[in-house]
This record gives sequence, structure tokens and C-alpha cells, in this order.
Amino acid sequence: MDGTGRRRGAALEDAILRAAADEMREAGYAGMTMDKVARRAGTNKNAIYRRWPNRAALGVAAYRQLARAQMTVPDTGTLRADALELLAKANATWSSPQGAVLRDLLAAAGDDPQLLGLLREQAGDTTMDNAWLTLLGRAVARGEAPPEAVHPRVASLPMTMLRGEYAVRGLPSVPGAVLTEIVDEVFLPLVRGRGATGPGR
Amino acid sequence: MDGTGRRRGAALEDAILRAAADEMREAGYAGMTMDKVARRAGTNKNAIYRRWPNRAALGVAAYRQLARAQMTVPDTGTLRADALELLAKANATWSSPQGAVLRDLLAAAGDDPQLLGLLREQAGDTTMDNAWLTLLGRAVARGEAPPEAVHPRVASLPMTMLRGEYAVRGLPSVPGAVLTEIVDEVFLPLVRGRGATGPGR
DNA sequence: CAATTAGGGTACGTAAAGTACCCTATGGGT
DNA sequence: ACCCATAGGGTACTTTACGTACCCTAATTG
Repeated sequence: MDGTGRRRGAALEDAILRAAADEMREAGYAGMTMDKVARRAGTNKNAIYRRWPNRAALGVAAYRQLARAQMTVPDTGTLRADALELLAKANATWSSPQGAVLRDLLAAAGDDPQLLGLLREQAGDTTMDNAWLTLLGRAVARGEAPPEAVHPRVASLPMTMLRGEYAVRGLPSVPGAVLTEIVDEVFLPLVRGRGATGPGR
Repeated sequence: MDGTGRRRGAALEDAILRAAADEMREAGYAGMTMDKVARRAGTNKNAIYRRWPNRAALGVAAYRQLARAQMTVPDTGTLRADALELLAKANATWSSPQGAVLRDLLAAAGDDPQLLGLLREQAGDTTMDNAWLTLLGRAVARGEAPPEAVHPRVASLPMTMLRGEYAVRGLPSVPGAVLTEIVDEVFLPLVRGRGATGPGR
């Protein structure tokens, strides 16, 4: 029909992934049924199950197409503004339809650590952590934060709290006031606190 | 058969909830099917659907039976030990089979804020927050922490981070080293940092 | 002692995942 | 240039489980 006859290998795989991503875009992960993906890709379920063991695995694989978000690390000159900007960007992603897909995928992959790891990789999770570490590094270079502030737990804290908000509330977006509270009441005080020679131990 | 004839109202409702809780205990939320609950309760699906609109609502309602965990707020004399003990207790709960049920329920209720709120209530979430606030209050009274440390965001932080660990990893238990890291590298420094008159703004 | 309401039994509709065959195009090896 | 193992395509089927629809009957209420 198309000049190109029967697709094979990578070409077919691409078509399937694209179809799955489109389905998720239109109807979310819940709406992505295997039959619809197969029809949309112009193939059948056999070809899918030969590549992925189940729906969740396909969804995770297809999510990469959805999450093309390459992030630029903000560099405003102050740690506070940098942090707020990065948080706001993450919040925008999470509250978008794509964020809903991501959350459904997280739930679906929840009992399969391997799949979960793959998903987090494709969702740009390590990229995000690195961005926060960069932020902190710059703040230290400016003398705005003590060197002890550069720590993975500190770096991942704002995103963890943001995710926590989504877990506590339902779907709607997290209000901006919460973001500033996370930064002003927790993140920045923590950065300061790690500078103080604590009697904490 | 039983002397008592046909059950009605609260008696029947109790039987259904008990049956649902038992099913979840044995096979998790995924294994709790409506038919099995009905059979176990010695009734039929009609009686269930007359009371709860869907499986998720029943699961949430039944979870209360599972989460009989009345917690005693630790009082060891130091903030650090109190925090570690409370965290460890929460970790034990989350890594138990009951914790798996809770996580599945959270996922199932994820798109229904109302149901989510109910679940969090039955899971003893506010009780937990209050425990942390009590902890902090005692530390302030001992002069171990500045008054500014008593803040809802600070109080909820350790639990949020613990939950984050479960989201990042798969199912297994969170190792104790992570708990001490949360306390020593984040929680206590934050408490100290909120005491310092920050130039952070 | 009606009459209404709630339970019980059962069967059905529907949706979707995953599986089983069987036929056929394709492309690599000889 | 030809074979043949392999991967695609088409389709039908099995299974599981949610949610509904009826219809009969026991309890409860006035």
C-alpha cells in the first residue's frame, strides 16, 4: 500500500511506541488499551507482546516519547530564585496531563522495582537531581551557602516535598504559595542549618 | 440457620467490612474482589453496591479495620531518638503487607480527592502529624530546639521523605541507614537552621 | 396486618488483558 | 537464485472481574 511493505524490527517498534504515546496523550494511561495501540500502529497485539511483557512495560517505554522535556538549569543569581523557578517548572509538568500519565505509570510500576527504575530514568529524574546539585554548587561558589549544603538528600528534598503534595491532595495543581513555603520554610533553612556546626549529634 | 435470621443495616455492613478487610489481609487489595467479599460476608454484591459506589470506596472503608495502629508518641528525652523511633515505627508499618495494601489503595484513590482524604484520615495521617508536632514541642520545652522549629512543614517532612523512598524504590523495606540519614542530615539540621536568624531572604 | 424496604440469589453485559493458531511476507545464509 | 527460519498480520478465544438488572422473600414499620 505504502510502497514500503511489511515493517520489521526497529521501524515497527517505533510505530508501536508512537501509537502508545499518542493514546496516552489523548486518553491517559488508563485509556491506553493494547487493542487500540495495535490498531493505531497498524499491527496486532502479537507484535507488541513479543517486545514488552505487559501493558505497564509498554506504557513506561512509550513515556519517553512524552517526556521530551530537556530542562535548562536556571541561573538567576540567587539560590532562592533558582529554587523557585525549578520547582515551578516541575510543578507545571506534574500538573499537566502528562503529569497525570506519569503518576498513573508510577502506580502501575509500583510493584516492579526494575520497571520503576526505568521509568524514573525516562522521566528525567537523575537529570533533575543533577540540576538541584548544580544549583547548590553555584550558591556555594557565590558564598551564599555552606559547602555542606551540597548533599543528595538536600538536593532531592524540594522535589520530594512537591511529590508529597500531589500524594496528599488529589489531582489539581499545587498552589504557588506552597512552593514558596517549601523553599522559604524548609529548603533555605535547611541549607543554613547544615552550615551551623550543629550540636545535633 | 444461625438463630438470627437475615441481617440488616449496621450488622450487615460490619460483616461486609470485616470480610473485605480479611480479603485484603490475605491477598492484598488486588486480591479483594467483590464476589469474594460478598461470598465471605455471606451476602451478595447488591448489598455492597448499595453502600459503596465501587471497589476502591469499599477498600478504603475496610482499611480502617486493618489500621488499628494506635501510636504512642515516643518520649526518650532527646529529639533525635524520638524522631528515629517514630520513623522506624512508620517504616515498619509501610513495609508490612498492610503497607502494601495502603499503597495500592493510595494509587486506586489517587484520582478522587474526596476518597483520598478519607483514606488519609483512616490511615491515621493527622494523628501522625500531631505526634511529630508533639515531639517538636517537647524538644522546644527542653531547650533543644528553637520555637520556630514547631511548624507543620517541618513536622511532616520526615514522613514525606520516607514515603519518597518508597516511591523511588520498589516494595522492600527502607534500610535503617536511610532513616538515620533523614534525621541527621535533614531533619535535625533543618530544626537548627530555623533557629538561626537567616539572611536567606 | 398490610405495604414498603432491604437482602438474597443469580444471571448478564461489558471490557480488556493476555494467549493460541495459522497463514504469509522478508531477508539472510548457502 | 533459492530456501527456510523468523517475524508480522489476522483473528478468535479464554479468563477475570467490575458493575447491573431482575425477581423473589424476609423483616420492619405504621
